[in-house]
Amino acid sequence: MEIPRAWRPLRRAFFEAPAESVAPLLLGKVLAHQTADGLLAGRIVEAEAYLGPHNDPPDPAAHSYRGPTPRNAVIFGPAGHAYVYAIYGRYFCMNVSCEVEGRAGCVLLRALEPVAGSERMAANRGLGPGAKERDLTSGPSRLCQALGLTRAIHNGLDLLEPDSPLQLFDDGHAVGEVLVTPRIGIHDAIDWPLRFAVPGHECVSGPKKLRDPQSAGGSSSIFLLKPSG
DNA sequence: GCAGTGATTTGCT
DNA sequence: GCAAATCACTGCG
Repeated sequence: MEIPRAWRPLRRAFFEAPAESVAPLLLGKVLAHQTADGLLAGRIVEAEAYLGPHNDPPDPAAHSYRGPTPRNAVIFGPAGHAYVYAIYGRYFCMNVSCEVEGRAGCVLLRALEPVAGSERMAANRGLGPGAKERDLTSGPSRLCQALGLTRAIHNGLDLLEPDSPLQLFDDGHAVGEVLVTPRIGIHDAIDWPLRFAVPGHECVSGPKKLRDPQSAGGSSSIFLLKPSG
């Protein structure tokens, strides 16, 4: 499968904004990896914002918290680039840089709904062709494994450059209400409502109360955001 | 279904 | 030297 003509590239200005504004808008957009063997693509159904040190208060869970280093340089660079880092020795996670060059901020892609190449995603994940979509791309490192994303090859790529093997598109799919919750897997700023997901979607990661608003109980840091506009 | 735990690289202090 | 934006496997209820 090739990139359909109807898929429109996102604009740089879309990402030149605070990560907490960009993250919910990324839901429904398509991440596409063009490989020699064909297209691997998935719709973003879960994302987390990480804020730069300019934010008040600064975000202690962000890799940019202590200022620029060689590792996090991409987050301080221009918007719309891929920040891929290794974690726990065996996995990768992928972010999209936000804000203008010189200011940090990024969005961690946490889950996708497979759109193209799901059989190869299953193979990349070490699963059979009948694997459930949830087992392919539900989790930040699972989606990197499914799409074959690594730090060595993909860190720093411009996601808005037409020749890039890794790009982001708007295919016209509309997302309704957005589930907002605290972020997952961090130990600082655990109450900040910076995780955004499609409510009840099968491919969203995490425990049920962080996937389905009906299961969230009365927690004040878990709520539904109405569609804007 | 849930909690506990091991694997194992990287970058920063 | 250590902590990390994780995952999969195990054992148990």
